Amino acid sequence: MNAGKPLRADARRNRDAVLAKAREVFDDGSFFDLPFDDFARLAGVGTGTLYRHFPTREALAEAVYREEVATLCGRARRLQATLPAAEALVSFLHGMVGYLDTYQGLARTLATLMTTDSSALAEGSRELEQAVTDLVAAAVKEGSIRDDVGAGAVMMALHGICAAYDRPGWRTEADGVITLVLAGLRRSPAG
Amino acid sequence: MNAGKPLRADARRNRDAVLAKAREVFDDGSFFDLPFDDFARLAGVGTGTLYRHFPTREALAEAVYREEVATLCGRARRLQATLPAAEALVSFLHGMVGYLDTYQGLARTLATLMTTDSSALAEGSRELEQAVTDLVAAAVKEGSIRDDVGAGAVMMALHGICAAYDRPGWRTEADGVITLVLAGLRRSPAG
DNA sequence: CTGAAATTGGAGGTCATCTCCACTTAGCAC
DNA sequence: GTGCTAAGTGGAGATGACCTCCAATTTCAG
Repeated sequence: MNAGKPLRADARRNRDAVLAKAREVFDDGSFFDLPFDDFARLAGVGTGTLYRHFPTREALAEAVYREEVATLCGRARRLQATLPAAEALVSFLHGMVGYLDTYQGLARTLATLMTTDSSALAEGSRELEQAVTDLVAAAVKEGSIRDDVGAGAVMMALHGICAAYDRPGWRTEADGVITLVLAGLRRSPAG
Repeated sequence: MNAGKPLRADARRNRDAVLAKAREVFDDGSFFDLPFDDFARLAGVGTGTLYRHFPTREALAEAVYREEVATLCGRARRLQATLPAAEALVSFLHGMVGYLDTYQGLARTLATLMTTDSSALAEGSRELEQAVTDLVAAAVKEGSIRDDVGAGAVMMALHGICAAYDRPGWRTEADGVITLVLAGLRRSPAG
């Protein structure tokens, strides 16, 4: 994205200020409620500047969470490299719920990215899906999970977990979903 | 809701016209894209009239799908009355995906209702959740499914299915989610 | 038929999103 | 330092969606 562009000093300063304020606003949960123009004022830049750096609210959200998503993807790769595929999948999915629980805004952000950018899927979202797909594929190849249900179903379940971020008892139910998915993936004796 | 109110003739006429047009617009998938004011014109009523009958877009969507949701809930009760609890649950969940597949708009509507009205949950959504909760509770009581994962997790999975209505290959993945959930719910031999 | 009450409909207020461009500033060449 | 150019800024204002309000209209009981 910003490959051949060594952003000018003031531009970088503004961009960083916006990102810093965005993180702050995410933390008190008001990011998605705040008018985007008001946010620009909060961040101390004009609306034009805000829109040039981040054309949409989702683009900004993605930038804020790019690091977290990258961490998740890295974790997936590390697990896949060091554990049997089935265990890697288990570990990753449970860890993901914990992550979503810690970074409150992340669930809502992912849910938003998954739907609003449905067609031209945002980079972070795509990368995450790839990681899950790889984990599932490895476990299937290893023969430790069933092969008649694709990674898409797992993504859909994760989608549900993200989309339902504001249900009461979210953490418990989210863990329940993961438990069901993992148990369901085990090769069933009855074919 | 409309208990003691025998709506005046013109009022009923308008209300019906709005509902009829709404069904039409749902069928070509443009309901959620169309400006609400434009929809009023399409339906041949003023915006004031539209808003008096249906204060929000979601209220209208709910009215359109009330019948479908009621059918689903009725089906749940019927299944529960005539089949062993476990089979009723299986049949209901698979049937639900088929239903969502047939009534295209329903998935998006449910997804929207589940999130936008999160606090004061819409009637249809609440009724559906109750139906699922009852099915799960019965199966747990019967001893045919595990008791350490609540109905909330199943709802969350359904939420995912609805929220992801526009993924390519939706039907296949949705069936996969149901398969996983059901397989996961079976009492696992390893406790 | 008549009057009161219910209902209509669209003009206009409010608000968030986004664009545009006159001005400012960084960074380079000298 | 000075001057030049292109990159960057920021906020006024266009756009359009949502919703309210009330003068005019319609229904219907008496």
